[in-house]
Amino acid sequence: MKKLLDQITEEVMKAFAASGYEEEYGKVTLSNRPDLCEYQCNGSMAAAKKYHCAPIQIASKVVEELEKSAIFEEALAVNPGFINLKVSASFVQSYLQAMLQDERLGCDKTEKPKTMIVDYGGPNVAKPLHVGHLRSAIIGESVKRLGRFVGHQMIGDIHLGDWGLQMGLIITELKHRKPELPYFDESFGGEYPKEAPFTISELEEIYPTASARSKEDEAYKNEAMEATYLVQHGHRGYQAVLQHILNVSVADLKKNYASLKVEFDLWKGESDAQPYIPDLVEMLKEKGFAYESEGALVVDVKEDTDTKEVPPCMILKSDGASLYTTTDLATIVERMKLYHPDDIIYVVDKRQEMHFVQVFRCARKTGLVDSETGLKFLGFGTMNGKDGKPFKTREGGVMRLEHLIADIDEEMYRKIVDNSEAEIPEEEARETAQTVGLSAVKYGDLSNQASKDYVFDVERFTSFEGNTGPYILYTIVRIKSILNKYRELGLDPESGIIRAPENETQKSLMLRLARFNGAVWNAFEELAPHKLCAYIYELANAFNKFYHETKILSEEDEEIRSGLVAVLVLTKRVLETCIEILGFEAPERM
RNA sequence: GUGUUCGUAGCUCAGCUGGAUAGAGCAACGGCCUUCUAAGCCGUGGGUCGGGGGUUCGAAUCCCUUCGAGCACACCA
Repeated sequence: MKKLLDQITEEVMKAFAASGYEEEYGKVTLSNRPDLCEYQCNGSMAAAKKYHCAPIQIASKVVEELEKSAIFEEALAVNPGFINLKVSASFVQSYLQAMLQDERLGCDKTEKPKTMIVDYGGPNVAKPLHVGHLRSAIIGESVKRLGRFVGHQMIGDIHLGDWGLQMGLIITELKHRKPELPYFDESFGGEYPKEAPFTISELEEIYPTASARSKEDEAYKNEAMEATYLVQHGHRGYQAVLQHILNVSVADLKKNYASLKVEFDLWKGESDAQPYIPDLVEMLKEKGFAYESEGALVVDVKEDTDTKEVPPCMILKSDGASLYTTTDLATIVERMKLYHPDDIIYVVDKRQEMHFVQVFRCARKTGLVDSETGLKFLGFGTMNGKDGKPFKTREGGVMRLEHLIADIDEEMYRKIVDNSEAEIPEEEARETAQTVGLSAVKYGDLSNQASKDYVFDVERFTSFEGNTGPYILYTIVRIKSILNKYRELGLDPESGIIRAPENETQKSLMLRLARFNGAVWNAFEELAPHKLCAYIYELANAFNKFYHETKILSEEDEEIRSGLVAVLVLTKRVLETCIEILGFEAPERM
């Protein structure tokens, strides 16, 4: 379905053309004066310059044309040259009825589906998820779902941090603790055990211990570096340990991400890119992109338009080892080869922007991607505590994600038990607490612009008032409750037909519903989930006002009542579709 | 130092491809539940849009400048 705004714009453009002006001036926007009109066109003011006459004259002439249109109930020319528009009731009615009958609620899929890889998550193996991983997961998941909803093929890749010294450290520590294991027996030729020699909690303890020790113990550190080298160069026993580390860690990560409703299509890691490095380096040298500088191998990525010095992109360190940049470039090679993406979207901490500028430029310059391939950096800001500084536990340590979620759920559970009118069984209350808690965390994050730092205030998020996830859920739950009662009367909520709005409150709700497709597309095109949040908040507000003013079940006229129910059904579907895109869901009651 | 992002109500944030009276939420205060979930609705108070210039009929929005904050600046990831 064509967007409401586009239909209106088209109509106004026609009117400009019919009045003898260029139609580009007919661009319509949402009104910023809702007391005066629903939509507005400011084009007459711009056109006045070109046509050398008073804007109000142009506006008046265009309005004469607009008055012939069935779309508008009112079109006014106002000084100095605004065109104020009100949409006709019947137009809104038929638009919503079409939405109601459409499975996709009037939101068309793209005509040119692309393949896009979303690189998000980025946890390190053998380390627990902490709050720093939260934003990437939440934003990335929602971008992926947004793209999928508008019809693109979205591939979510977790991009594990599974390469480097950390692996050597773990292997070394394990060797010290359990030297008798076959992995450390160089003469062992049989099959290694299938069972991992550690649990996830042991693993999570081993790594920090080893890391701390390596900082004090030079010999230990060398041992770890040796182990790192060996595991990366085919040591059989060490690779078996590495596989165990990965398996145990990934199983735990899957569990944790599942509780966040975050799902990855690919569980690739930095290690998967390593096989592509030798050829990549060879190619860079051969084609003359890479040269030696201060002992390291680098590629220049400066551009004339730079306002500052952009350091060259380093491919190999002076000791010949590869780096973060190398791995990222190799990952691009791998992705192009295996998935041929049209776009790769990196959902990463914004502090890494310079690094990605280098990687992107290098990839483009050296032909790893062609000019058509989009490399997009979606940098997000830091999640701060109430004090405005990076989020920490009360003791000042890094907050584990599990603990943060558990705190929120606990607080939520308390609220549900306190607030609920009905007696909710313990089990359901716990489950609902999780559902609502997740909405609080996700909406709290997504409703802010991704690129900005934001304050994660547990108290505010758990107070559940105002512009919050729980407010949205509460709105949906209210609708569900009415619909259930309606069904109890033996009636089918799905059979209603949308009626024309009877008052301003109804119309305002209906106009907001009609903006659904626009809101989704806008959020996707700008990779801005917060715009979808703003939309559903407005929609929920409009609904709650309507809810308060309109008695639905007690409406005596059956036709009117079923028409109102149809609006409820549509509102519910729109809200549910939006929160599904944002990555959370609503309970049955709360 | 260079670059970059940002500075909007007491607090947390929208708005920024220029438009009419700068919007929400929280906090404060005042109303509204014998009737579909009051986690709601309605209302009141609260703003030199960091400061100063400029462009424009018109600037929170664009340009310059200045102050303040965060972040990044090749052998970590």
